[in-house]
Amino acid sequence: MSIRRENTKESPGITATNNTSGNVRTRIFELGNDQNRLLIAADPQDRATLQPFLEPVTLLPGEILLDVGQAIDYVYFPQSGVISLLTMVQPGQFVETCTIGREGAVGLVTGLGSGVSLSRVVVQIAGRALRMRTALLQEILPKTPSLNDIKTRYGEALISQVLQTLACNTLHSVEQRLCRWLLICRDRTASNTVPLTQEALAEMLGVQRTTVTAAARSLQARGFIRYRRGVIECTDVAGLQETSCECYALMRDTFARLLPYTYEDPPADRG
Amino acid sequence: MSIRRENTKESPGITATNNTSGNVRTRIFELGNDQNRLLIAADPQDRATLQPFLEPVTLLPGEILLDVGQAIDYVYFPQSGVISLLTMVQPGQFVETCTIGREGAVGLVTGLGSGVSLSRVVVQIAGRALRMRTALLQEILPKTPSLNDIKTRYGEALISQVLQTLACNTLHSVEQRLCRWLLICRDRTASNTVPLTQEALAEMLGVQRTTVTAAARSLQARGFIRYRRGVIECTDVAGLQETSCECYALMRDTFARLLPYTYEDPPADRG
DNA sequence: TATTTTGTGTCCGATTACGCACAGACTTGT
DNA sequence: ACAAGTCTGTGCGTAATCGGACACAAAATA
Repeated sequence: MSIRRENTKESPGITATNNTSGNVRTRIFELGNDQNRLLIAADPQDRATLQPFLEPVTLLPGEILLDVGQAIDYVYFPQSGVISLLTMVQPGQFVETCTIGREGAVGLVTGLGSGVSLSRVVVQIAGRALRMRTALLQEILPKTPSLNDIKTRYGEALISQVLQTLACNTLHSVEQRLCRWLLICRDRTASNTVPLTQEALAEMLGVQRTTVTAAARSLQARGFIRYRRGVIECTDVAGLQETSCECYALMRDTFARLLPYTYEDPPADRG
Repeated sequence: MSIRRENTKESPGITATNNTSGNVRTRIFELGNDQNRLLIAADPQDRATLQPFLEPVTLLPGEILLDVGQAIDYVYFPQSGVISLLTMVQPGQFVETCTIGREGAVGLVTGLGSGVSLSRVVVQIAGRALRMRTALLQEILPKTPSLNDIKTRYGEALISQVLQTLACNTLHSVEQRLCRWLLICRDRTASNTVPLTQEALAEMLGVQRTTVTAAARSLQARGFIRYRRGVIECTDVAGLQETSCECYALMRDTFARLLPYTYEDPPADRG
């Protein structure tokens, strides 16, 4: 569960064909140019105001940043990696309601309301984040208009994402939803490599593991993905987009409309 | 589509057993004691500030109060009836993401953000509402702290409801979800009579009409509901609660926690 | 290296829901 | 009273997914 990514040595990669794949986990800790898009979008002045209070932290996969009913002490601004918001149905049973990466933040919206988390917040893919005390941010926000504006718009983007996920989960097949998830994850991480087990994906999608396996097999047979133990690699993004439902495009569009410049196009192919 | 409820005469009711059933549609226009819970929960002073700007309107079933991408000109505070938020998946295909009645408001949260609706907002069950220009409310809110506080907490309650609905739609059977819907609707209207067609319910739940029919039949066979053309009557609430998933209880609890006094218990039996 | 843990492949029957079609019954409007 | 429109009952084949089991392979651990 609590794998120490710092000690993780270079992953083997898929084959020589993809010479940089599999490095994501380590790259995170080597390069410093991953940045949180919300912070980037703020005025340099406002960003400077926050700077001294932002504390860099490492996001370890499986780590529970926050649980249902817990006080939201920190707001997290991911710089890399992927975080899931999970809603509890029964003790032990969860469904992913939202995927958050460097384009967003955790606790920025609900954290400033009642201050109690409605969801379980779990790190899915290792990364780094800047965090800040919620109370502090609440004090500072009125003095940083650009950030306050971003907060409002991000809140709306978040709701929009949840609404679309709701519709998607209600109407679309597991295969479509899996494609959507992979595409979103790819956007979040700017990488075609998704270091997740099918079991983890099944939990997030709220379906059986065997159903994910079947879908993954089918996608691989069509050449859209390639996978091995614990890693899925997107090899044909266009194919994934066609197989996915419109929900992916709708989610992207809404996000781009509400928060332009924060959701950049991922590279066509970068391990 | 646009039925004039004012002209609707007394519905026949189911049998003599339930002497007040079927009156809901007319009762709405006869009695004036239906009130919006959010407004009630506000300070009398703040409520008085709003009063002159609140305009009473009639909610006609099928009426589209707001559509995707439309500017949110008004905030609606329902006093009776039921309103649905629907998310579009394809042109013409929608799923209900949220059910709103007198315990809430339309446009209060997203209306004050970008001002553009993310959902289609449709009247499901006839009723009345007070509405107010969004821009005006935005001006007044800072001067009415109790209302501003309610707005924040209602926003969170709304998100919570959507998250739970997402999980529920993802994991639970149509029968369970139908029960949940009926129970929520019952809370919203304080009535055991749900004046909706199975077709309308199917659309909201995002399933086939025949599937709803099958579920309704089964529930009726067990004595939990009784239905005729266009009307479902809850006859055994305890049975419905047992058949429903935990989501209903979770949703109620969260709402009660965030907005105490606004979500009162519905009567055990009142047509 | 050996052992344990974890992830995947695969099979199976059972169940749920889809998708479509059509008949019949109830309302509404004329 | 009649016609048109709408809602519900029902049947039936098909597809998707569940839910559980077990074998096997790969990785982590000792």
